[in-house]
Amino acid sequence: MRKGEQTRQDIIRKAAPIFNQKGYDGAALSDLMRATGLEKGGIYRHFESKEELAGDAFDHAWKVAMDARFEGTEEIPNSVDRLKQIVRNFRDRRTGLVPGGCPLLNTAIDSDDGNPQLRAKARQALGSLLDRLQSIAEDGQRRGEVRRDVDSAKLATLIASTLEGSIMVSRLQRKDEPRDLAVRHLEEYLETKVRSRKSKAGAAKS
Amino acid sequence: MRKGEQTRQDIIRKAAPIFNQKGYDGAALSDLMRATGLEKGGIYRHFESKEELAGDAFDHAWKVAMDARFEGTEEIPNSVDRLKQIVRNFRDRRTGLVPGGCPLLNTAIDSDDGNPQLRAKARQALGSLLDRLQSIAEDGQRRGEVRRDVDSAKLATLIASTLEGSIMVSRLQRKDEPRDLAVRHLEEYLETKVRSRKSKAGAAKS
DNA sequence: GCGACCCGGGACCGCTCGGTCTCATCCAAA
DNA sequence: TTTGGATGAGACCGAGCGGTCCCGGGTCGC
Repeated sequence: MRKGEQTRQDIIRKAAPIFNQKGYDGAALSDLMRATGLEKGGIYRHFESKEELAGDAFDHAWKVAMDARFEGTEEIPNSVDRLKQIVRNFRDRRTGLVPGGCPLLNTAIDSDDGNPQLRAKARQALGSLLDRLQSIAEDGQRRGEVRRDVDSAKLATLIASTLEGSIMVSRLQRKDEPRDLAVRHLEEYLETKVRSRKSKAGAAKS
Repeated sequence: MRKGEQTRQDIIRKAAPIFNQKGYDGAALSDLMRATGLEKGGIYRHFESKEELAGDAFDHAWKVAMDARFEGTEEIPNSVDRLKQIVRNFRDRRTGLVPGGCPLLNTAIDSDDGNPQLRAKARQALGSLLDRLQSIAEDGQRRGEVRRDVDSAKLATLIASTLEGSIMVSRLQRKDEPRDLAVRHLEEYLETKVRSRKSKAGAAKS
């Protein structure tokens, strides 16, 4: 059982960039064979179908992305500062990510009008992102760091939407500016419309 | 020459939803044959390749989308009000659009790591959207309706990014709320951070 | 060190893909 | 009404697709 599982993980790791870059239809088995260095039989030993592999590859890519985006934010005491750091991580923590751009964005568009399995995974991934953001905001409200008139679910949606949209534009233009712009915009929004006045501001300015 | 051109346009019109929903790889010629009611020979008489057809289909879908988004905005005198109406059109003017979501978003993601022709078209489409938004903002600055500290190019990018991102989220969740949220957010942003104070506000509040 | 079984290679399968070509028909101008 | 080019049907093509299967070899637990 041990060697096999290791190979399985290896396949997932090497297949993830292919699916993320080329999409489900665009990623041919021959591409996956080349990337993994395995023959068809070697791949299909570990996965029932291309779709199962694509699902596992997405899960992997999404986990990597989420880890990067929330890295070093748990220990930030103030909720608004934590949200700001998460937003900044979208811009700054991009090394080690699975190539091809945001897996959520890619898979959402790719599976939007077909492939219900992958669509469900994308939906679930978005849910996990929104939940984490919302929890932080609610936490902040309980502790008086976030204004009481803020709708935490809507805030989470706005943050995710803005960042994902800017990622699309940045990738299409092959420029970082749109992404940086969205980050700065959200930072200002968090500072002026979300942070509670009675909370001491400027606690962690970078 | 006349009948042929009509058929050609018909093929483009009917192929556009297929490409917009399924993506370039996902749209098989058999799909296009079914949608158009033509055999392979009938289609290839009018297009050199699937790629050429996909390009024309994208142009068509984008034109339809742009027309809808800017519909009824040319005659709005105040630039900020015009921008607000364009933003609202993303939410309200969605009938008659090519099914499958925003063609720019779909094609950008679809062609991002391959298919340079389609990618170039998407890039150009984004450029045309940004240019129109930027022109309106610059116009507003010249007329004193838009603050002088506003960077019109950045404003255009922020509007496009935010809306496109919210479209992705809305489509994935199959809910209108994220899109509505982004529209309201941008409306408020335009009102509080873009509109010049000396300009009379509230001219067209709906 | 042996034996069972886990693993991966690679031939093979049927199918559909994008694309070509020929030919009958249609249409429109003279 | 004739006629020639425009038009579209549909058989055909090689390639590549996702997927199956079996067998030899390597890797384990005993």
